[in-house]
Amino acid sequence: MLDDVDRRILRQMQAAPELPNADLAARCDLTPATCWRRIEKMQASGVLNGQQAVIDWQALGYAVEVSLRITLDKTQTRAFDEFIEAARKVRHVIEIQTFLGRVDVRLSVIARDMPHYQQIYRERILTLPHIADIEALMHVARIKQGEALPL
Amino acid sequence: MLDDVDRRILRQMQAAPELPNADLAARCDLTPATCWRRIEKMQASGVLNGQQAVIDWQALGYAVEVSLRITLDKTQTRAFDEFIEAARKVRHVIEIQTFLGRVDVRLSVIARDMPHYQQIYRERILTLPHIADIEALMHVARIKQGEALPL
DNA sequence: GATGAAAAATCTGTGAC
DNA sequence: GTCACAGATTTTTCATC
Repeated sequence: MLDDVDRRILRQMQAAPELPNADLAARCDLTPATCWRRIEKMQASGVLNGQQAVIDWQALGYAVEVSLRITLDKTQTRAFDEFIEAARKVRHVIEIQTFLGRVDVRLSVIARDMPHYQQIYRERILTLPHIADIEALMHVARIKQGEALPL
Repeated sequence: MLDDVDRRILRQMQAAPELPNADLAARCDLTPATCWRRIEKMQASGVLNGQQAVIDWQALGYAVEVSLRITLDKTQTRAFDEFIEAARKVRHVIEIQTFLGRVDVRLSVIARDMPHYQQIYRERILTLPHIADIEALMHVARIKQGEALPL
């Protein structure tokens, strides 16, 4: 379903995402047309989901990032869905992951500074439905994020 | 440092990252040239760090994702740096975050299936230096990731 | 069914206003 | 901030393997 040529393209796209198609093709030892067609096929099959703008929160003035691990009160059937739905709407929640096990959900929350974070936490997070337990970790740095991957 | 026009551009870039500059400008009620210059300025100031290709691991055949919380043995001064440096080199580690508090590091690891994960865990993760404690959570879904942000 | 070459349509980035 | 243009790039088409 995915051959070596495709893998080569993906690898190069990760290494240099903004490269024009012609240059990308050159690095993969392909002609621009072939390279382009491969990319289209991968997009059609869902392996590639386009590009995403990388925004630096720190430079934008968001100095604080906190990772919250949340356990839900699952005595109510719809607890999970209701919580996720509500959490999605909180603008300062930039990441939601769900898990199997003792912890149900992890949220990443950004804020301008600590007072701002406290405000978001009290008004936006603690008011989310069905929370049984929360544990917070203050974020220091994001060292690696989707760069070099096993291809 | 960043006015409403810039915010509007960033918001649109997140909503539709692949849009040509001209269309992006139209959605922000700007002329293409103005929009372009704003983007350049934001790139220069470090707010915008280009684009990143979004690859779907599941479609690529990586069915398993595990989140590992690691506490380090900090009795040795260089423990932290040595651990991070070693972890960066592991290809199946797709994310590394560091924290302030009881837990030091969080890693996201992907694998083709559970046997493959077990192999990576034993050979690539447990062999990392200075680990005092590990806790693993099996990932179910990534529901939100850098889409709608507070701008 | 996939490739390569080349032409047509489109976009970017610059310079003048 | 706007307008227009030259150069570069993407995307199609067509012949080929």
